[in-house]
Amino acid sequence: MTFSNRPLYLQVRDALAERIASGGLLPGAAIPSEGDLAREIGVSAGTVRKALQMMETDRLIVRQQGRGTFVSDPCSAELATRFTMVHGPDGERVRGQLKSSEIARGAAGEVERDRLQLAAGDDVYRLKRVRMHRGAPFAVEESVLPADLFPGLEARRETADQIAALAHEYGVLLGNARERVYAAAPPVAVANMLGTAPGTHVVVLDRVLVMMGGRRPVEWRLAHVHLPGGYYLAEIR
Amino acid sequence: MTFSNRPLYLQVRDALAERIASGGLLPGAAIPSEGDLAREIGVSAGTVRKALQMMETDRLIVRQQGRGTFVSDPCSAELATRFTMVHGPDGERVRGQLKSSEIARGAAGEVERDRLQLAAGDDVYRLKRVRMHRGAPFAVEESVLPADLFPGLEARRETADQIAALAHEYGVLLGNARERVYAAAPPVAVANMLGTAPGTHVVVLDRVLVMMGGRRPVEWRLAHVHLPGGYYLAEIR
DNA sequence: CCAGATTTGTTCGTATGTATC
DNA sequence: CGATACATACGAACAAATCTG
Repeated sequence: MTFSNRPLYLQVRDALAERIASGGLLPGAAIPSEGDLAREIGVSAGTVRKALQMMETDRLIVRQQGRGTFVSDPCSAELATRFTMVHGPDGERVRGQLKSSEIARGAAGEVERDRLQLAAGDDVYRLKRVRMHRGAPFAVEESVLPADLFPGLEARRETADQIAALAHEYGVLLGNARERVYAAAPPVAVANMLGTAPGTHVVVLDRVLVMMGGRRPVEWRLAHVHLPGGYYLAEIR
Repeated sequence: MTFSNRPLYLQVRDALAERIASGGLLPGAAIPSEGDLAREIGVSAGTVRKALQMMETDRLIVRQQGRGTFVSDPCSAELATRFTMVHGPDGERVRGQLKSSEIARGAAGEVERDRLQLAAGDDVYRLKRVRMHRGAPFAVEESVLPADLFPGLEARRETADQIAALAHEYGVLLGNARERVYAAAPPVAVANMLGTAPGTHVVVLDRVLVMMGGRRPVEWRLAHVHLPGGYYLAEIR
């Protein structure tokens, strides 16, 4: 019997989360019932229940009385737009459509090492994107990912505009994010892409996304947004 | 026996929350142990436990293994700055010190009725404030409160700069907040108070604070912030 | 529409572990 | 060291929602 001082319900949660991350349990799949899981794993139903409740608050699964427990789809509209807090004048979330995308690999710079908690010499992938809304570019952003979490990313630039889809492909479970919001004059290159007059201020979004559990940063994104009448909506709990 | 279809643990939570809101349980006071509560109320220890866990996630109480359960102090530094997301260039929260304060009562306008979910004819209190940071004004804000929640507010303008303290005095438990963040040129009067050059953009914070449970808005605040090098920090869960 | 099976939600009770005083 | 309090774990029973035949 393997010795471990960690609470049983945490071990159960981690085991199930690992099966979801690795693709053993696909999005939409039904998880065995509490009773079945308890018998399989060899713990009580209450322990399984607590593990499942934690996984539900982490948005890893969805539970419905009378139906069952199901694996959440991280690429669903609800979860994929979870970190998109930019809203248009009408109050609707603005995600935009991808216009262009570039990808490059290189050694992490000073700010990148700070934001992503990397060591000197670590590599990152840099993804540059321009997002369109109602026919006009409204956001220019650079997304930086630790190279070791996304090996061989150059090959697949098609899904590279959705961090949720990307993370799911690589078996990375997304946790929370912290985003700095401020106004500033953008670099000239960015201003040109956005079509703003020189000196015009835009909203800068400096966001770090961490893995579930909060241990490791997954993505650092620096976005310049120009959306007249729009706003950033923060929810404070 | 009183009929109710609501789950027991919700009834227990509400009963305890009411005792805290009404001042029957003061900040810092120790709550009876799970076992004692269970006996007093006449439910099982597990039901009490679930109620207490919910109250802890609502930040109403703090639990410590081996010590006990204690009523949180809503005016403590941690809880009073919970909704203050403005950070200075050094990364520290900037709350500032109150410079001036005005209070007036009147009928709610259109925007105020929208934000505070009031009906035509309802009254509000309007509090105008200027906040100082390092000797200079950095924020001009107007805080609007439903008059029926804060009867006789004119009399006590001393604590009027801390919504947490105010709510506690009136037995209002604070829940969550939603804040719109955007950049705009401030009104001339505001620009004069902030000392910004004409045309300079500032960050506008449009925040609605709701009661615990999410039913009713407690405060609408519109703040104009000018803090070079600072930023708004949003946490996305 | 109903009856029965399944699954999660709620409630109860007990025992043991662990941190604090 | 003992007493106290919360944390973990187990097991059981019933309620409520859902699906199927």
